[in-house]
Parts: sequence; C-alpha cells; structure tokens
Amino acid sequence: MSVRTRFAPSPTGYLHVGGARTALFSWLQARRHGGEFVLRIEDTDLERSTEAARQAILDGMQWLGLDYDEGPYYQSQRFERYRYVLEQMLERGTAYRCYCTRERVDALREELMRKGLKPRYDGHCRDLAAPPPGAPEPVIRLRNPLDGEVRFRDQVFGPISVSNAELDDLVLARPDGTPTYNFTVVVDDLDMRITHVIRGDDHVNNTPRQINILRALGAEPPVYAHVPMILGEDGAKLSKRHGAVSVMQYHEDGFLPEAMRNYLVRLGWSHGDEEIFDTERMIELFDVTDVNRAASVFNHDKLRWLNQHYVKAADGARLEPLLARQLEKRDLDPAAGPPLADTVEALRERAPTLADMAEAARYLYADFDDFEPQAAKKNLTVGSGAVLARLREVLGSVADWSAEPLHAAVEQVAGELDLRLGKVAQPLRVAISGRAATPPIDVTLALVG
RNA sequence: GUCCCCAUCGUCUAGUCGGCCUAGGACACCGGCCUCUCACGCCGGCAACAGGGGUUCGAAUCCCCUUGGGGACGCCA
Repeated sequence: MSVRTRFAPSPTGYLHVGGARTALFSWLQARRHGGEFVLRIEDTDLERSTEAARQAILDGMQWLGLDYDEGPYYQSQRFERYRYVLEQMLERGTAYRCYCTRERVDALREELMRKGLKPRYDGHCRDLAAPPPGAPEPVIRLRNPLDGEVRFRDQVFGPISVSNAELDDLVLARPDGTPTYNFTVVVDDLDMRITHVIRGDDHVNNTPRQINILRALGAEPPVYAHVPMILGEDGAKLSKRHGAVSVMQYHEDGFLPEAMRNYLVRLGWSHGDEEIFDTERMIELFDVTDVNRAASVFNHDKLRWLNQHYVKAADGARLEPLLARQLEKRDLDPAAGPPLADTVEALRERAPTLADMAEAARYLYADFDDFEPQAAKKNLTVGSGAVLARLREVLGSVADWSAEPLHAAVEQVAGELDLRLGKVAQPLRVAISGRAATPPIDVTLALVG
C-alpha cells in the first residue's frame, strides 16, 4: 500500500513554524516513499475560522514549496458525511445521545478535580431507554469501552498504551449536530485513506480516543507519528512573544524558503553530521521513524546562518527582485542606484538576509547625510582632507569607471603619499558611504558611480 | 490533582542491537590567520551525558527511583 500523509491545519491563524515543520515532515514522508500528500482544512469551528487565515496557510505552504497531491479538502463541506456516520453509530449502539446539561457536566468535572481524580464523564446517559421529558437537544457521545487498554506503536515515541478506564465517552457531535474534532479527524483520515498520521505530540493523548472511534467504526488505525513541539528560546512553547512565528513573516524579513526548509528539517531530525540539506537530499534521507522524541528550541541565529549559506549559493538573478522588494519596503528606489545584479554580487557574502542586504545597500540608492559618528570621527580628520583631495583629482581622471582601474587609482594615491592602503581607502570609504564597513573599496567605488 | 510523554555542550544534534566516547559535528561565543573596512574562508579554543541506585568484565547507551520539563484531561482544533 502506498504511503498517504496529510497536513490538517485549522484556519484560525497564519501558518506558524511549528505547523510548517509538521507539514514538511508529512510532505517529506510522502515524497520519500513515492506516496501522496493531502491537504485538509479543519474548519469545523465556524466561529474561529477565517478566509484570511485559510489563505495565509495556503501562501505559507506555497512559499515553502510544499505541494499537495490532493485537496485542499474542507471539513465544512463534509457535514452530511459526518452526520451519516453518526447515524450509523447511533443505530449500531457504538454512540448514544446524552441529555446531560452543560451545568451538570461542568459540576461533575469540578467535583472530580477537587477529589484529585481525573475529570471524566460518568456515563449518566449511557443506557437511557428514552429521552427524559423536557430534555434539551442532546450531544452524541462515543460508547467508549469500559475496560482493557488501547495500545499503539508510535513511529517516533514507540509503544504507548492507555487504559480505557482513563478515557471517557467523548462528545462526537454538539446539540446543533456539528461534529467535533476527534470525530471528524477519524472520519476524514479514514475516507481519505491516510496511512500515516503525522502531527504534533500534543495529540498523543487524543490518539487512544481516536483509535476507539475507529474501532467503533470497524476500521483499523493508521500508523501514527507524533513529532515533538518547537519551543521558544526560553524553553516555553513557541509563541508570538518569541518574535516571528509566522512562516510568511520570515519571507517578509528576507529569508529564503530553502533556508527555512533546511532549518526546519534539522529540528528534531538529523543525518549524521550533515547540516546542509537541499530538497532532494532531504527527500532521499528523511523518514519519520528517525525523528527525535524531545522538543527542540527554535534558534534564530542558526536560521540566519543557513540563510546566508543559501544567499551565497543562490542564483543571483533570483535574488534581484527580492532585494528590490526589500529596498522598496524602505522607501528606496531600486532604479536610483547601481544595477541590482551588481549590488547583489557585492553584498551577498555579507548579508545573512535580503533585509540585511537592503540595509547594507542604503547609501547606494539614496543620498545620505548620516555618517556613522564613530567612523567619521576616526577617518574624516583634518589630516585625511589632503588625501581625499588628491583622491578626487586622480579618480576624476579615471576613464573606465570599473573596479580594476579604480583599484589602481587608489593604490596610486597611496603610493604617492607614501601611505598604507588602509590610510587611504578607509577615509574614502567613509566619505562615499558614510560607514566603516562596505565591500572592497574598488567595488564600492564602482557601485557608487 | 490524574494520565501520557521527554531528558547529551547556551542551542540544534551525532552517539547503529553496551566496549572504537579521555563523548563527535554545527550555530553562538572567544582567540588567530587572510586583509583597505566588513564579511566570506581557514585554523584553534571554551563548553554536555540532570541526580541517585542497580544489571554487567564494561553504560551516555539497559532497568528502577528522584528531580526537572512538556502535553492532555473541552459541547477548541
């Protein structure tokens, strides 16, 4: 049987890095085994689901290059199907109607908690022959087995078992008939013939419940693989306060998708000492069974390092429009300076991200009057006035305004004045760029024009 | 509280069924080389098996306990 995996986000926000990594792992597992990857949008919560979020997730997937073979399917369009399955379960007695009020259930939960017990539904309506008079619209609950235990072999965590006594009769559908998460997941994974369910490990506790639903449906469970969470630098669950968590924010910040993919795949997975994985390489080597069990901390510095690696390696032409966009975001006109191709070549080795590159290129695309104080103080001294004056004369006579003759010109001045190259180049650098760090002086001169 | 799960350098990790580990690589950090600055590159350094018991000739690797962390316990997903 071929491998079929899925990514099933709920459209209640942007695609965050944790979800993106789960998606990447699922995608990789399918690609590695020549299987299919399906995308399903879990939008049963009509209240919280938004069109903007749906689009944001799709954009994120596309940017990362995670293409899907089927979907996107929408749970909101499958309500009749869920309804049908529910009816069947009711008929077969694997599910039942529960007329308990919310108040009763809440009170029960509180009481059990207070007694130091695990809050579980007590099965009050489990064997009701008929609805009590004046009862509200019922919820539908699963008739969970009373004893025995559920075991499954997780592809990353290994064998996990939970006693049925720990589980209760979970709600499958609300009074208005809308299905709940644990139920729709099971029906969908079944209908979509998913063979490998790869998801965050916050779902391991849901798995035994889902297996019981599956059994009630007379079906066999798929293979489960729960991947550990991604934490923030402080060890707490990654969230907005840790900085950017939206994948598309990284796009905005000048990161390359291949860098993000490479970074994400190494979070919880590795192959010996290898650090650099292009898409082909990860498809060739990845397997969920090799994923680690411990959560990992998102490290921004390493992402930047990888991004710089890919910026250096990328085809320059691809970087040009990305740099242009970053310049525009800074109100700089890409046409007001040297050709983008030249800027990219000069700066790619010293820019971890395209955003850094745009910052480093500022003086090339707009006039500046803000000299770095330190640099100006150190280099634009009374003594350097003569040097700069002489440079102006010599450079003024350079016919071919390109790196080589410019380099010769600067060296000539240094020779004439019997100064080390640094004594000439550095004041010049500050004079034309306003800063102490730029590409080699000849390249910088050529760029400035 | 109750269940489930996790635990190697600051961080990501290697560590094939216990011996090749005086624990390897990468990021970050610190030094040096290169050099007109910055960066790249190269060389070197700092730095970890959470603690305690077992099992064994031998344990980072197996077992138990402790501690610490996470997750779940919803008519959210």
